[in-house]
Amino acid sequence: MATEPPLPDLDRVPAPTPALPPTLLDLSTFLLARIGRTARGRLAERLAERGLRLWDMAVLAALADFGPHAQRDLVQRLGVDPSDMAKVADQLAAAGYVERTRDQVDRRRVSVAVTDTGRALLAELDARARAVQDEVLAPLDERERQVLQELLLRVHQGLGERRGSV
Amino acid sequence: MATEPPLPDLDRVPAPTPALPPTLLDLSTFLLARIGRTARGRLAERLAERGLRLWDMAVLAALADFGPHAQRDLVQRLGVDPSDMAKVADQLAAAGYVERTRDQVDRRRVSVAVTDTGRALLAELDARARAVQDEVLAPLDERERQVLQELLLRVHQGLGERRGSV
DNA sequence: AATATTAGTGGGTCCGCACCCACTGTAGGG
DNA sequence: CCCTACAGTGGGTGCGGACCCACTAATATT
Repeated sequence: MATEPPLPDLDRVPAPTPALPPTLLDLSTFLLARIGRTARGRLAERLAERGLRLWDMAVLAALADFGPHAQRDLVQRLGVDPSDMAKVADQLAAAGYVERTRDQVDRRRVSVAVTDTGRALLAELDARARAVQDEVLAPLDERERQVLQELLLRVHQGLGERRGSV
Repeated sequence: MATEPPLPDLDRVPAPTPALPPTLLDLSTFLLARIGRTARGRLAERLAERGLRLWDMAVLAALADFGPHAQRDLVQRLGVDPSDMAKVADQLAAAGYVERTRDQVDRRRVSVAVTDTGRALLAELDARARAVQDEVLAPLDERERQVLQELLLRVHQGLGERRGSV
């Protein structure tokens, strides 16, 4: 594609493929931030196609993995603001992906459970997430992906997560 | 501090250390997003202590690594909006970290160059970034960090970055 | 019974990031 | 000389995420 020879115009600096500064690329921190943001963005895109956000998936996953939760416990597990959780649960319930029932022993509590539709949805979302993953991790072979996953997991466990987010 | 014995309340679900759903933890995408966000956040914090943002560092790094740029080239290299770049350059110039001079051949262009103060600042910012890195990658030993860095770099190169950000 | 505490909800705010448009000055091509 | 194209700037918008407060209903405490 390069129709013209290099021809270094002396003091024209970047030109063909403007690369990022090595000072940044040397920082794993930076790469993590950047890649993470991309991953998050693409995932969010894919979920948005179904009218959902990352939290919706997180909540469904928590319910599917651990069974019904009092909303309060979901809040704690996922580290979200109670108020925001209420809203998410609200939407999910409206769409029929979860069921909310008043706890009969403590009627303040709302127990949230995933429905069959919800489970099916989660499966689909998971598939989408894996599609994104294939896209992002394209340069790595299967072995390398496993290594990466393992390292990331260890790093993640070491994080004393201060605040929420998913 | 636990004054009472375990006493498994039967259908009380999470309790002690509310873990995240495996469905999510199995996704490298998810881990990347989460860790990346944390890394970014902590880095931003550290830079904020000096009144700077990530972009400021990115610009300084680009200038230090590749020499003076026309602002236009910085925009292209870092994938930022021209308008936003103008603002960043403005602040950096006001603080004396970069120098802006009208290009004499094409007086539309503004050439941006890092000053000595700017270089010194960058060194300090880099140190801060590495401190954050040590914090985040604490669970990994030196070998593993290198592996991670290498994998991340490959992944990053494979990203067909659509839009800006740093 | 009176009071404090807890679960959930419904508003609304603040902030950062990406993005866009209208405008000025300069350059280049007919 | 005129008109188009381009570099840079200033101002402003839209969105999403985190956060917060005031309030109700129910429960626990004394």
